Amino acid sequence: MDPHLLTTFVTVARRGSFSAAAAELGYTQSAISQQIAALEADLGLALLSRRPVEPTPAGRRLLEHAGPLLLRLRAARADVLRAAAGPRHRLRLAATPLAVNAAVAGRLARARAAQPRLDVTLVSCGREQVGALVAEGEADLGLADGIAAPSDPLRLPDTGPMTTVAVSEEELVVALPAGHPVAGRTALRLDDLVDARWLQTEVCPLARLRDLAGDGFPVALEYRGDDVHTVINLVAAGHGLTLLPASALSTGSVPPATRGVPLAWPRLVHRVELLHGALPPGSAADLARTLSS
Amino acid sequence: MDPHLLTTFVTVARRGSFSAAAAELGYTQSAISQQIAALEADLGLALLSRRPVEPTPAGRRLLEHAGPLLLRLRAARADVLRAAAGPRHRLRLAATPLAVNAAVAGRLARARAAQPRLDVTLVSCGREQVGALVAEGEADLGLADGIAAPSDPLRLPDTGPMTTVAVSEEELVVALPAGHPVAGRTALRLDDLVDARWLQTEVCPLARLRDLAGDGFPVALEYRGDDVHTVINLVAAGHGLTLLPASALSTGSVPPATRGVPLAWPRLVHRVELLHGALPPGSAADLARTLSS
DNA sequence: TCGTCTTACGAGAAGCGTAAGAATT
DNA sequence: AATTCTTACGCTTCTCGTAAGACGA
Repeated sequence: MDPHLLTTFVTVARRGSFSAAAAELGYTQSAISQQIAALEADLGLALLSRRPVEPTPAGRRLLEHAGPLLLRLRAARADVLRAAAGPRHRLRLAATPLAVNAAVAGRLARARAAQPRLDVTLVSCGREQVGALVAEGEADLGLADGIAAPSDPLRLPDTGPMTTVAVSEEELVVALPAGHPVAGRTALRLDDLVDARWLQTEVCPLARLRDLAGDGFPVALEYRGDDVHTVINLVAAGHGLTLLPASALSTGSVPPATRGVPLAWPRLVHRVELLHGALPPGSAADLARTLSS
Repeated sequence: MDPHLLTTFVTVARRGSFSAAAAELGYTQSAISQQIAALEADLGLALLSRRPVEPTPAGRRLLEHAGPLLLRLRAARADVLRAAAGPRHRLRLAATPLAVNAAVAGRLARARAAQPRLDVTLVSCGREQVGALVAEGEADLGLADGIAAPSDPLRLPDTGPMTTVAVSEEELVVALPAGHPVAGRTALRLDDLVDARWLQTEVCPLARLRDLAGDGFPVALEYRGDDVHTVINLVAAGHGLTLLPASALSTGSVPPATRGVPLAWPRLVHRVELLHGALPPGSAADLARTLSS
């Protein structure tokens, strides 16, 4: 179970080809073949079927472990090196788009006012990447958003030893086009909308809603991306409904064709969490304190 | 960051000696020395100070990562092998002593009645070990107990991809000797007892209480072990107070010198959780279903 | 027949043990 | 002086690349 071999295995499985993996990793096909053979011999199992190259059931099982395992390995290495390198002057902050709401932006401004010499790079990324970037030390702090019950933590993929602190919780609204039959209501229940047309987005994954409010929630349109403005326009055009934090619909740039109606049941909030590894005392720790205060 | 070298590093750090680690791992001192040198060269950092052999700050940082990392590696290997080996007929159940309460024992009996061919081995172990045993496939199912707020999950150390299901929640009582000033009360608040003498036990770690009810809770006596009967006798003898699930004090074998007074604040319960990895359909999945029903 | 994976073989690197050296107590 | 870690050196093992072979499409 050498990580080296594991990396090769993951690459071969992803590319579906020994030769493609060889090219990607800078080896010859022969070396890849031998590495896979060594891994299979070590476990005593066939991990890949050849022609076509596809993981066997055992291989699929191993793949589920291999990704997080290799991530943690890189994270450990990066963390040790980073801790030894000492504090950086330019902080990197990885954040999902909706995590940077008014409250967070305000606190960030407060921190920068208190520490004028603080340089910050804000990197926008997807929800799964926040944890990985922080774990690997690519980012000093991470901000992730999601939908959760009040005071409940987000269920973020585990990427290693990491501290998560709640930063903000905010009311959720159902975003719908102005002409929608229920657009005039003052509050909505999710179970009244199980048969409505819904957008499948990263902000509001429908699988999450089915967990919380029962089956249903047919997918009208899937949006792969994380631009809030795009989502709002899709809603306005009647492609489907979605949940958004209230503030996302009250920033002025919203087309008048979109309405937001507060969600009365289930009790859900839009939650933002701050992620970080062990922070050396210094500007990163100060910023973390300000952001979570 | 070869896991091989990581294992050596962990062993050297634990034993505080290259030669002792060599003996434990079956290498020569020379090989250990070379392995540590290779790891340090790879990271470009000194991980151990010599004479005496102690981890440097960077080494301590690495140690925090290495243990969980190696555990996950073993767990992944075991999981893949176990999945490929197919279902076992003898199930192994790892459980902390207090996790096997009347409810759990009853459900286990029910499962065995429904499946007469079900062979079960019940292995008693500590709270940290449950997760490790399940992760490594040494146990098919795990039962862990602990103190938590109602409906809150236990904070168990992360040992890999694992499902945890609540099995039972039960009232907590303050166990105290019959002659104790507050033994006659019908309910107690924890903050009235911050200055009392407390036992430090695995069932009721005082650090946990300080988290929940503020500072205080001086350690009168520390008991390293997990025998409930022993704890009860220590309480009866006036060594200190502790929290126990109500049923542990109503099983008949309790010395009459011990009283249990319900805990009124904070709202805490004794919770038992079932841990398991991905279960192949079969007797293990059936048992898990019965235990958590 | 072509593309792709496997196998054979040799060169180089890596890892371990023996044994001698160095440093600390 | 004794203990313990480090270094030097040779041997073995491992791993990779080249090249030829086998297997399917």
